[in-house]
Amino acid sequence: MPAITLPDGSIKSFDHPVTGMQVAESIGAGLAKATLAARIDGELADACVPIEQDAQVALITARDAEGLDIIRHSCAHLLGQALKTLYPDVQMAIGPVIDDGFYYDINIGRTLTPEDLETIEARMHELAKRDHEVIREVVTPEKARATFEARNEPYKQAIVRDIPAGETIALYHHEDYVDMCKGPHVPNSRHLRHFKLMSLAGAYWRGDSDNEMLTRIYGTAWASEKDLKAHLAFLEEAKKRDHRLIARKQDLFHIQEESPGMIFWHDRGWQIYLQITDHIRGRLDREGYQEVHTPSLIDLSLWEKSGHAAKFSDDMFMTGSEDRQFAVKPMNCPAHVQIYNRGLKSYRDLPLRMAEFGSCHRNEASGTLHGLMRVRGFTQDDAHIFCTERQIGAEVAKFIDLLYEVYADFGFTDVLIKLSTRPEQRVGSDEIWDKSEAALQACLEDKNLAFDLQPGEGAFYGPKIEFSLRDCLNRVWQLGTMQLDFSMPERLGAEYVDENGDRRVPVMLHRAILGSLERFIGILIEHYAGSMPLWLSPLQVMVLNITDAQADYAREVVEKLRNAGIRVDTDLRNEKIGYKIREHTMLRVPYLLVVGDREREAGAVAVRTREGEDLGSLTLPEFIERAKQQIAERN
RNA sequence: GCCGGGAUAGCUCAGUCGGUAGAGCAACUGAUUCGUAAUUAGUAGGUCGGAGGUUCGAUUCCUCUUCCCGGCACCA
Repeated sequence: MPAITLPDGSIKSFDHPVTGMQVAESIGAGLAKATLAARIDGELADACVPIEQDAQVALITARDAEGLDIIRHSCAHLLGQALKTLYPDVQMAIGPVIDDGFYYDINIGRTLTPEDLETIEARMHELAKRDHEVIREVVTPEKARATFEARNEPYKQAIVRDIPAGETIALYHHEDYVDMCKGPHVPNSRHLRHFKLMSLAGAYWRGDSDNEMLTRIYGTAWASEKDLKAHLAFLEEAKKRDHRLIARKQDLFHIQEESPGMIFWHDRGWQIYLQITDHIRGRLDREGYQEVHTPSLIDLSLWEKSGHAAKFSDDMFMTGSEDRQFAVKPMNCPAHVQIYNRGLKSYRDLPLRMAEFGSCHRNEASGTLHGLMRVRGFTQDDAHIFCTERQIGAEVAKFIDLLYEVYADFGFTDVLIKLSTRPEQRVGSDEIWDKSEAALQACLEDKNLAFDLQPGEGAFYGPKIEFSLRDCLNRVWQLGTMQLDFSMPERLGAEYVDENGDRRVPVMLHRAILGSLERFIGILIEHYAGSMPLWLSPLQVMVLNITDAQADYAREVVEKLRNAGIRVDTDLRNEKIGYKIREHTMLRVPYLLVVGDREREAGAVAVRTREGEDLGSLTLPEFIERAKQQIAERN
């Protein structure tokens, strides 16, 4: 006799067990038609699951976030169904929901082409249009295993073996196709209409590179055709923002075959780089950091002492000279300890904050390289804070404040935090790890910052807090880091003399705000779609003459702007003004100053922005004032 | 590194079922001196990523290789 309490508080009593679908039908045919699943006392369940006891029930439709996930999950099954009709021998592995869609990993024993993808997608649409019921069947582990053995599905059998005893196992039948899933799934294939197969990729079985590689098919699925179209349009927009494309158009940098993963910065790109480092330098000054610079080549023995060689020697560039082996610096910390170690330090010297725009090289696997985002040669806005244990809390807090401030300076406010704890391969005792992890966690809690825990993801020498940004396309980028290290100072012999005259080992905080300058610039380019804020724009102003008659006046304007500290150039070509405006607008130069006879007579400039806004005629001092203020405000 | 795809003019791309390539934009030269997103005419530009093989002949077919793209694994 279940009494069903609905989200609006109303109660419906039944004299027999009911399913979520029956509850929906009792409310209305429209709702029943839209119902994908039910939430029963907080748990998602298929619409066909009987409810025997009194329960809180909410019906899930495509309007709910959960409903969309269900559609995506069922689309993965639909993909499986289509694949099986086209390639009966295909073996199915896993088909989960991801952001915006789903994928399925399969072993198909042949190469799929993009054309195959079209065929498969067409078959999916055919199958979905049959409006077939999706039938859920609860089975024993034996039945599940037997089913997948009979169907020659070794991956599914392996998954069944890993399901803990006592857990419900459900098979889902889509006509002849059988998949196994926790569910819930849509009750009928008519809910699956707005999807598209996106791409093919390789993926290791169980995410382990020692396992065989499967074929992964990615798809996207939505509740409506409008949502699907919007998503595809969003992807188009993201493509236009690709920093590699914009960099080529704006002549910022290039990469060439002779030095894969390393950046040739052109004048314009380097201007951006310099503006960023200048800005950071100012902040570091204020925060009491000292800036240092250390060598790129250091004898391998130091990396052996630090522990880097043991874990990363394959990823370090090496070079030999006179029977000695040198490693190209993959990070700066051991070098900073060398500076720290010059001269005995007192507790009075701590905290000692040592910063470097450290040029590092790592021999990243070839398949990982990606524009500025993943490179082999990069520069970190790195610093190491040597301090006592008691100073950790204050230093971490001070750093977090600085980091938020700097992110805001660049226009980012959405920061995500993760705390990564001890990995399997590590140095240092468990007590030290306990202490370090607790210290970092306490800092975050003191500041009331929400964070996700990532067990096992810490650096080999210590736990870390990772700071990520969400950009205007909702993508997340990891940039900043704060790593607590009790081990390396000891390994490299760092010491200080405490109040009692005893020698102690300092704690070392590894920290970066932007991470890699290269990557950060890539993120900026994409975030701003190439329209850098005025203070970062390599070229801030372009002066355009209408005819040769104003060429001298244009040069005069440029000189005055340049003296005012503004990055400016002229375009005096014999082209129509519309042509020049179009060109520099597309290059995203923030201000175009048009000078014709009228402006020359008045000592003025006609100001136009790259957004196409006409600010009218300003006197030169007025314009300089405006620009300087905007630069100071960094917007 | 692994799986799949790709590499043709500075850029974007077409093309050759094997007979050494073409467009638009950019560049250059000339004419035009023009008021807020493309004035016009002409010229030049490529050992078709690299090496080897098959062939009378390879940019095209095959092998190897480098790099790039999309993922996966990795990321001190």
